[in-house]
Amino acid sequence: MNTGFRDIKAQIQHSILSGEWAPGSAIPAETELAASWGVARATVNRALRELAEEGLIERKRKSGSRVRLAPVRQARFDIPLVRREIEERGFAYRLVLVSRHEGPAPEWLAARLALDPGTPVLHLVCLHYADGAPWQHEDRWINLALLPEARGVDFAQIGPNEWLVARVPFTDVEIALTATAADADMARQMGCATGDPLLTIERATRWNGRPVTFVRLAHQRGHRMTTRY
Amino acid sequence: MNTGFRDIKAQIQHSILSGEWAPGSAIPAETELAASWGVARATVNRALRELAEEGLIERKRKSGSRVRLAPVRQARFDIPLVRREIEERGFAYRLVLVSRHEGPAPEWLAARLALDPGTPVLHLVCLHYADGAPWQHEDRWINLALLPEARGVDFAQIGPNEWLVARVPFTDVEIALTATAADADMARQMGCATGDPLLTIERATRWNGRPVTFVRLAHQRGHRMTTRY
DNA sequence: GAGTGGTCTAGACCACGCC
DNA sequence: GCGTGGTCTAGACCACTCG
Repeated sequence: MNTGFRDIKAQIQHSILSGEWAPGSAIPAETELAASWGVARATVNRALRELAEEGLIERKRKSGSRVRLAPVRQARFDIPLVRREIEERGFAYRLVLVSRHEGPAPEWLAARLALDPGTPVLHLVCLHYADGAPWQHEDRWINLALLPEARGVDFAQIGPNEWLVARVPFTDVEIALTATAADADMARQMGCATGDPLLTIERATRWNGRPVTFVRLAHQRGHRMTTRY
Repeated sequence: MNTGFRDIKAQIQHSILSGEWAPGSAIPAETELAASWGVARATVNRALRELAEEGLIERKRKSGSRVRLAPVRQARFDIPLVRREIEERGFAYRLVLVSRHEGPAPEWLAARLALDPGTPVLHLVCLHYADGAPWQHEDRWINLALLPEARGVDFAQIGPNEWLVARVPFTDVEIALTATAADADMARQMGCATGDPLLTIERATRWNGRPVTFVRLAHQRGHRMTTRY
């Protein structure tokens, strides 16, 4: 029996899940646990730190660690590049640039991102195909005040997403998942029926507080985002 | 300048995002980095370990650390207890048990969970209200072969989710997010229109490989799951 | 003030995976 | 083999926060 931090973590987890350590109750201090298992405090620390990251316990200085009353369940989803996602599933990827317009940011976008009114933006609509079938609809806005070089890019060749992740750093990202109904335009482009439910990812990206880009990625009906742990 | 592991992590992250360290290129070994910053190797190790967890770099023994070619973007979402979620938003929570049936697992469920045909299951449908408005629709199946004590529980008093997380350990969870259209029953119960797009979480839970429960949580139309980093 | 977690250090041993 | 990351140790100092 090697008593690595994984074993310690597993034992603590078991004590909690089995109900031996009730929700809300205090967990012995790191020094005590270290002594009782005959390991260094750093080892116990790592086990407890990871359990805290996973939402199973809460830690505070002075008052110690406690079992969370309502364990926060978390799920981590990968949000891959569309092209990669499609190719990994063995489909042929094709990108179509549906529209491209330049102009001042519309009011809702300025409000959504806290952009100065009249900021020049680039609006792109793309379709990502998998084996000839529409897979994802990308509705993208790029802040030209921050990224004027986007004007010179041929987004029929490289997806906006791909171009951005390859060359633009960002500091803050805000992601929202929603279910939206396909409107007439969307339905025509995606080859689905008007009103069909589409799993949609909204993402706002900032760099040092300044908005970089805002995008809505609508997936074909029936799409599933999955994860396990 | 304190050169904690956070500073180190930030500096490495900057070197990568700024393009100084190109995707696919090797990162200096931990010992080198530790020497160049004048810190212990453990400090560099923690910085690199976290960057690897976040998907920005890849690490292998002997060959060292490299900048990932295609950085895997991940998003972590909290999946709270409904009651908690509703109460935290300042609404009054109310639970309604819509239906409760016991019987052998239907074919699709047995196939979905790899259950033996004929396994007894408990089927529950609940509605979770926030301030009198339907917030979430819960369609739950519980494996009675594993959890016979569920027969005696009054699920009009405690939500199945709440009861389960409080007393059942599990080892594997599989989560899928989808957008579904409300059927007539769902629309009536949720007070929305038939065909409305609903953000739905599907979750299958196992304990040592044996299926514990399967649930579909459909959120009211317009619901957003959000996160930031 | 005092207890607890947060972090760092210097050194050590090990396991994996190229060569 | 041997270099690299993975982990552990024993000790230390600090920061937060409760009483």
